[in-house]
Amino acid sequence: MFGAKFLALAPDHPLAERMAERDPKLAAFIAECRSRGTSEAAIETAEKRGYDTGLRAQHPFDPNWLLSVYVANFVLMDYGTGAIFGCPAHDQRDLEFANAYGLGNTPVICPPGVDPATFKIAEEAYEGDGTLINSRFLDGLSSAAVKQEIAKRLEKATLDGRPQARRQINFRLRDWGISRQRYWGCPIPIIHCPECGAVPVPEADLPVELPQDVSFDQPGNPLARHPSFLHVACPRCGGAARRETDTMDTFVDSSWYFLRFTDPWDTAAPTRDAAIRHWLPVDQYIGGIEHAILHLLYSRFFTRAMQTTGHADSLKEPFAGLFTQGMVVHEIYRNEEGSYFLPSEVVIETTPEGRRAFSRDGHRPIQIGPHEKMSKSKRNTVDPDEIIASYGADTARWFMLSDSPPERDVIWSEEGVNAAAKFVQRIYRLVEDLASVAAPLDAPAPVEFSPAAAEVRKAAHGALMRAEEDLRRLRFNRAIAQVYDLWNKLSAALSAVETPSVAVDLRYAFREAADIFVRLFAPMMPHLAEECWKLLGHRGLVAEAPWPVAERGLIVEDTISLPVQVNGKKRADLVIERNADLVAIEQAALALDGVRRALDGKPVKKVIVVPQRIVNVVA
RNA sequence: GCGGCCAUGGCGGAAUUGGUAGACGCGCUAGCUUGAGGUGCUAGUUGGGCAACCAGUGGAGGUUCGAGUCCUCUUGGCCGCACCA
Repeated sequence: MFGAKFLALAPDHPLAERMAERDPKLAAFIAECRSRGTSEAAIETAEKRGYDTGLRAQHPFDPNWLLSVYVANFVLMDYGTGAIFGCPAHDQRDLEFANAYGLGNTPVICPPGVDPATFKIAEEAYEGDGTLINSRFLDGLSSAAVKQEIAKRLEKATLDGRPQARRQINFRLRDWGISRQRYWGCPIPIIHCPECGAVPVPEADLPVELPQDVSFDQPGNPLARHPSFLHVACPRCGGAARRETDTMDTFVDSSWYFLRFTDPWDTAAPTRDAAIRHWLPVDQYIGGIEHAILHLLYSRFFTRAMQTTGHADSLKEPFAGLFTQGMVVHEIYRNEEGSYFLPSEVVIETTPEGRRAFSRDGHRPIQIGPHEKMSKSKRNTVDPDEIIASYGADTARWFMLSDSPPERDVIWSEEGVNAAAKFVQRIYRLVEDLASVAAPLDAPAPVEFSPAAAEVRKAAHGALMRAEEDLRRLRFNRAIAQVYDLWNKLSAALSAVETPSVAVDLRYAFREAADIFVRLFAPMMPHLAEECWKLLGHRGLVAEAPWPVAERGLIVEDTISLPVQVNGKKRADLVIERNADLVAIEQAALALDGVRRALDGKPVKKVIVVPQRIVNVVA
């Protein structure tokens, strides 16, 4: 309050505009501020600049203290009153401004533990808390308390018969103009009548639907050229009127459609609280990065607003979880002249030295550029229809899910999708082989399993357990790694089989494992999975089959392998009973060759045993 | 400028949340197989010695028995932003 050196108005401030009418230099300054814009790039480089209007303002606590009123480029009209009380010692922007115009500064908040007598501000404002100094009757108050004190005093003081100040909470919300001059969007149900003004469309006539017979052959909004949509009778006086042709920003619809979807058949009201209570909030919202900022903000705003209007009483937040997925990106191909080439027009050659690209027609060299979001202008696109035609939807989906975690961009590559296609073939062959040795569907479970059969069961149930966890956490690339892993293990187990006579227990294990295997990849490759399901003798759809239940007991082993470190470096593995006590583990670890070699006769200070995890010998 | 996220083999990426770094895949190398065309199989694949071992997760420190993971500083990249007084 007593550190003030100037007042500043936003360039758009009504007072500034009024003064500009009589002051061409001020008008020019305002015009320049506007042309610079307020983008962050402009802000970052913009110096603090101002124009002294010549106007003087009285200090609220001292009628004899006059402050110069500037118009300044760093004051925002949209926030608060569009005018600031400049205190250079304690605000960096004010300080930069004051230093630029030689206005000086007076420190009024002294940081804790600093001597007020020597406290000076030069290039860096002090924006923290502290104790008031140089502030007359406010001296000694804390910076938190002084705000209350100032507000209290100014609320009591009067100016022109009104309180000189009042407390106000400013919300950092901006206005949102929702109208768009476009066809695509919900019509705004208003009719403009020359006599009655803007008249709402009567409820009986709602909803206003967009006409289907529009043409886009001219620029501009086709609704404004559509006679039967445009010309209507005024609902109030019946005279000739015009329908509003602006439509709503599509963000309006996307902000609350999920509320409407809980009860879409209700014609009496937009929402019903019982339905909202049952369905919402949305468990998991998945969208691209473009949804992560604005859509989320608007949806939350709508939810709050609809709570206030009684349309979503029980709902505090719209989404319980938000997941932002990555994009599909592709390399960019250009020749020396700079022309872009489609991936399908390029041949890639891979050698130990690296990858090189050539044009498909003429074999001329092509530069391989960085991976970017697919765009028509850079021609780094692949046609989904062609992919589906040549590889199938399952292969395309499998490749996209397997290559990257879903929140990251996935690099589309011919090699990658080819590898996925090969795996589709390998899956089919493996399932064929499994079907030939698997027990019948209704075969009873054997009482005992041989080590080989137990190994197969362990592989299947282990993969199932891990994949379940991965799917639950949306880590599809890891779930897919489990499928590859199980393929490897089942393939190895099959090649170890003496075909003519497969034991009953092993047949049972293969049946169980094959059924689990198919269901593991069914979410990502549903078509292939149905084919394989049939191959395994099932009648119904795998999509309708229950998810298998993992038997956790199967993957617990009696003996485990513990890594043994000496001074934090791994030296050996200890194979020991799972339930071995700490003393036994310690003794066995110290007896290992690798450990003794690493110790080299040094005395052991301590042995740290983390059960089921690791042993560390400290020497 | 402020705030957030990230950095691991030739590549995409794993790492049980402080406990064996490099799962799984791609690519590459070698061998076998196939030879009517998007092959298949086996082995190898962080670097150095090619065995014991040493070094290693952008860089420099620190905490810890133990650090890719935690802390400090630093470099580079990506993202968001509304000078909010």
